[in-house]
Amino acid sequence: MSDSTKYNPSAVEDKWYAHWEKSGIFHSTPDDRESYTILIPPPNVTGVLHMGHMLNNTLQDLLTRRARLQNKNACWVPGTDHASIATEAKVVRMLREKGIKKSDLTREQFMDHAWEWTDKYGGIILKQLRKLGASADWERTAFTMDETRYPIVIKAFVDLYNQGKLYRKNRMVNWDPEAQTVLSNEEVIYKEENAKLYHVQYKIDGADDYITIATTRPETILGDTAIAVHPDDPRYQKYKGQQAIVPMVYRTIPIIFDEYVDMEFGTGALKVTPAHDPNDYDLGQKHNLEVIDVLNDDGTISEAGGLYIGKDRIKARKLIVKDLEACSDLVKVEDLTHNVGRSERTNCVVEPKLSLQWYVDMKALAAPALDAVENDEVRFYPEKYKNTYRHWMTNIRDWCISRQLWWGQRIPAYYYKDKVYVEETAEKALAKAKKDFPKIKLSDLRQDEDVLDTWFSSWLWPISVFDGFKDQKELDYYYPTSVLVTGWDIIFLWVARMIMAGYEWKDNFPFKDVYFTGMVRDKQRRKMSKSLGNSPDPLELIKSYGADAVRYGMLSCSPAGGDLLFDEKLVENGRNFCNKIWNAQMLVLGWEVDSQIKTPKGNTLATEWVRNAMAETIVAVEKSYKEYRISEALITLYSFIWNDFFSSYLEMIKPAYQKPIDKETKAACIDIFEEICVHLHPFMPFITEEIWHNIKSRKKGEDCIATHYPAMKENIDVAIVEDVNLLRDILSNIRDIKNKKQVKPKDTVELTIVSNDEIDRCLHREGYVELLKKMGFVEKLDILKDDKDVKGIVFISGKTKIAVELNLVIDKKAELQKAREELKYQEGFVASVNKKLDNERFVSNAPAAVVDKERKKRSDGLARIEALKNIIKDLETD
RNA sequence: GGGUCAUUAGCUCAGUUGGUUUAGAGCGCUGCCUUGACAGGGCAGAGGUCACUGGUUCGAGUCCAGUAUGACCCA
Repeated sequence: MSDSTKYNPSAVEDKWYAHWEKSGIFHSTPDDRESYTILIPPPNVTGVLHMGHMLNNTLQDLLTRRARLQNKNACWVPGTDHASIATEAKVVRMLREKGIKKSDLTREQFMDHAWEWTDKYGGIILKQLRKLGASADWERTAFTMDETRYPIVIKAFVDLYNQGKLYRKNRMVNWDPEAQTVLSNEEVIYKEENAKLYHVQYKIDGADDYITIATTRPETILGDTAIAVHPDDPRYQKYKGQQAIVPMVYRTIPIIFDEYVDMEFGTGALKVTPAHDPNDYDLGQKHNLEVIDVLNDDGTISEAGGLYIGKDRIKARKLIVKDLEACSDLVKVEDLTHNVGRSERTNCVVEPKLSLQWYVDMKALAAPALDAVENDEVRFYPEKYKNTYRHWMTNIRDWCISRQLWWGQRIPAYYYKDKVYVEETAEKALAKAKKDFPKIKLSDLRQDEDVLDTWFSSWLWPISVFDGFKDQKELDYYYPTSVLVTGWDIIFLWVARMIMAGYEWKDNFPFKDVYFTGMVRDKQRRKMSKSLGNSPDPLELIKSYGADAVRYGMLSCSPAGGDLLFDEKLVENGRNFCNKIWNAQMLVLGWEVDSQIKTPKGNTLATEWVRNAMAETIVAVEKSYKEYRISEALITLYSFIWNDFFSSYLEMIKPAYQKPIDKETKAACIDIFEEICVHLHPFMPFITEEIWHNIKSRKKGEDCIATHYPAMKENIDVAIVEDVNLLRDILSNIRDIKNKKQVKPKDTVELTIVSNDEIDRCLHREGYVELLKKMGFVEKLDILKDDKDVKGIVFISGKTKIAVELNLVIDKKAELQKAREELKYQEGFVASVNKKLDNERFVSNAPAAVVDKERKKRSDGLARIEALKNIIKDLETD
């Protein structure tokens, strides 16, 4: 029984989700309405739902539901990407557990395993999204590797190649030795790490002298082909034209002079390993140095290294340090913190390495994409990310798109002798090759072994989800999409590239707005991560609090772009809010209607007030939505619902215990409650759907999710809101006085009001006095023309002087002190207003409305001062 | 090293082109309230020279410059 006052979300949520899905409301087909389209940032097919997804997808669902309520054709397309590195790693691991080595499989066999794995485990996340209420168009679920998407990616590659926007080149790349593939610059994460700086001496050839260099990677000594010093460095002038001998391997290398060298760092002498450092590579090119690659693809030392062959580079480092020490070439070791690049996917230390890869020439692609954001064709929320974007776009580097993996779209480049043919199919490539080599057969062509970067499929997402290279009808209707909701961390990896692809293939932007969400962190500002164990499982949260509560918790603290400090407390607030709504519903539904009762004037006034207060609220909420201030919109609604509708309005119209209510008021109250459900629906879809159905009987298909926003109220009565707010302030004061004097809240009081224009206007409203008496437990109300006979404890509300008679002895000393403090404050206030009004330039320069406002502030303030002075006088003379 | 952003109540944050009664919310805190829709509740209260220093302006939390501290991005 004690649970009857608690809202139970689990029963409600599953019921409504099944109902919605069955009703087909999630599915969109083009029609003559305005389209509102959101594409999910496709999560990894290997992924499981975490708090970041929860936030991101709740926002997308909210916007989708809102668009539906606005009678737009809302379409939220869900899907996943194939995450080549992560998925391939998982499949390889699974195979290893079964005792199968990848190298023992053919490419086709491996792909079969990978698809099997994907079919079995992939897409769990899409099922999980349903728990949070995601109203996505599941019939459109897309995957970057599926039959529709695969050929689109291939076509894009061929297209760019034919336009000369692709090239293949041997250059220094970021190599992930664990995944054994190249990575693009954006996939390498640099972080400060503690390391050692080893000072090693190299003997000068033919002299009894040494030159000492400093390095963090002593294992690369095996690949050294020079020592470089600054031409102006006085310490090393004497080595001009000399040669040094590499320790351990005894190779003779030149000492070169180049301004690139930083004299301040280490010893000012730099060992040069052109195969394993981008800057060294450039130096090598410039000075015509030998390139010795001492690393294998798996990060072990190669034959060319000469020593420690087959040992992992990390291990080799330890060994060489020991050996250098043994032959006294290790001069000293210092502690050092420096930036270390790690693979975004495998977290393994990335090795710079020379390698032949495919690149996209980004210069031409970037230009229209930069313009689009600069001139607000594509709008960023928050706007500050424009700066980040501009910086990257103007310093853009070519995009390495080949990956040494199997799980992904295989590069459609076919080689024969020194020629390459890029075509969508082997047959087409053959046809082309025949022009050069008439006798060539299909089996002579060798297709590129590599696959394309996953982002090379994701950047086509806005086009590929609608099969946009074929079906122009769907694309024309849904493209450009309305808004992209994503994290700022993939602004370069994904957002920028989608904009480029949009202009490349559609000559238009892919989305109008980009809403960047913040990073979800814990209370201590730590990033949520599995290893820290500080990330709650969203599904567990939903289980214990309900999806609406979790949605509330996420949304109420999610300023765009800023970090979001997640605290379970917020979810608790959401749950409490649900509970409050639930109980309010029980209260209202419990009222019996007696159609004989004439509508009390106080009820009419209360209803009129709350309608106007709600209209003001909705104006504010709409404004917040426009700027994607989602948490603000929610808080505004929340505080109206709780403070105005529940706490004030329901109390105003509430009939006495076990007494019935009049018909008109109850009907009005239900109507307002219904409107509240509609406005709250995008935030908390389940409970609003439930209540929508509980408060009125509905026909089939008449659901909250499928209704439309009521028309905005046209003429908002601002005066009624002000007047009733004054009433509420008076009530607050009365309660405060009772509270302080230890009088029970429901004990009746006598009230004296000193009349003025402000309060007169209110008191003349029908129902005002009635409400005042009911809510304030006012037994007797006197309205005086002046304040000569005021008795009791006096307070000022607005500018009106009011006294509460409690038949108690008044503590004059305390009252005096209170009044004097208040007087001091009011005098300060008026003084600050006077400062403005006394300034002639203010009066002449400021807009008339502002000056009038200041004048009203002054006259109200003066009225309060006057009243307070009288109060003080009375207290002193009594 | 280059850049971006932040600094407002004990905590987390709003404060929307400078003017809403000398700053708002939620949480936390304090006091009171249990037959009444709701203790996952109600009523009320305390708490801030808006990081610092200058400047622009009739008027600055809001604009500008500098300083300090912090966060992030790029190299």
